[in-house]
Amino acid sequence: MFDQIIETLHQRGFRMTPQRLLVLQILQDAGRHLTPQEIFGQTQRILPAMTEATVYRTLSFLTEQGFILAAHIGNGQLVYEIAGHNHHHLICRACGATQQIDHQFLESLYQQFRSKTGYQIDSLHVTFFGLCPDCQKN
Amino acid sequence: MFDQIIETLHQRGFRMTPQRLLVLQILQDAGRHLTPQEIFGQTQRILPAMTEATVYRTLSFLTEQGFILAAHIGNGQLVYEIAGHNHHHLICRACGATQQIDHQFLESLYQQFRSKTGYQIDSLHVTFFGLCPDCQKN
DNA sequence: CCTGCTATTGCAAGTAGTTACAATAATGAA
DNA sequence: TTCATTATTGTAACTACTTGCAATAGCAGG
Repeated sequence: MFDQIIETLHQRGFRMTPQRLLVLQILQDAGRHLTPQEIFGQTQRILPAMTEATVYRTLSFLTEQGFILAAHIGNGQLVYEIAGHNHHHLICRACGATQQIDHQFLESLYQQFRSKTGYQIDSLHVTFFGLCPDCQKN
Repeated sequence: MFDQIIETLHQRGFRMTPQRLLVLQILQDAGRHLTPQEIFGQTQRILPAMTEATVYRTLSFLTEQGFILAAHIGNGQLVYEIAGHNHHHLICRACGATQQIDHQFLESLYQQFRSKTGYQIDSLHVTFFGLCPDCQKN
């Protein structure tokens, strides 16, 4: 299932462990973004000995390696999901409604950004906050 | 100094306290964004009895009321600054270099965003992460 | 200038996330 | 398959931030 990831890890001098595999499987099965707490909760059914510290370290590690994506949501908490979906979120700060953002559209905006500032903006997974059309009527 | 803020607070049914005034003064004097820890440290010289809990509650409160702005920076920590500056940050995730972003430019981008999705993006204070020109040469 | 209402504070305990360190175990080589 | 190396884990203590609650103190009204 994650043979490609395992091979990439080894090439980079890192190891695959039951804990890392489990976190990947949980995120894969969920098919949506999860909080560290949700992930920790799920690990306990399979690997009861696994600790929260390991969950956090594993999530940081897998994010650095590019296998999963981290995104800020609402309160400032981080959520994680399997990389490769490449979609973005637009969250209404009033009602909480979320909408997916077209990747192509965002890319075109960032291209303008780059030509102006020289910076290449991270666009793997971005979350915007604003007011949705309904809530603008207040 | 903060007469306008005090009056607005009273109109909304809230109170001005030495603690809130102190936090406002610290942010005003600093002229840059500060972390909750930095702010707490400064309060101790003036109001030693003031607690961290009060600092955090005060920062949340003043942000809700629109008198100060909160921004995510680097690690996911929040920093705060007096509202009204209306500038934005662009942070290189590799070397940490920061650059100010022209508000007008950002507005024009968000205008495109709005016409596409209908959402009005929050733009009071935004922080972008990416790679600066130098670090792109890796 | 008092007085009462209640927003706000300090306190202390709780939650989320991080980190140093010694023990463990995944991997490459013999 | 066995062994040595060292990346990774669990433990426990620590930092950042939050929250319930009783005591305090702004401030509107008399």
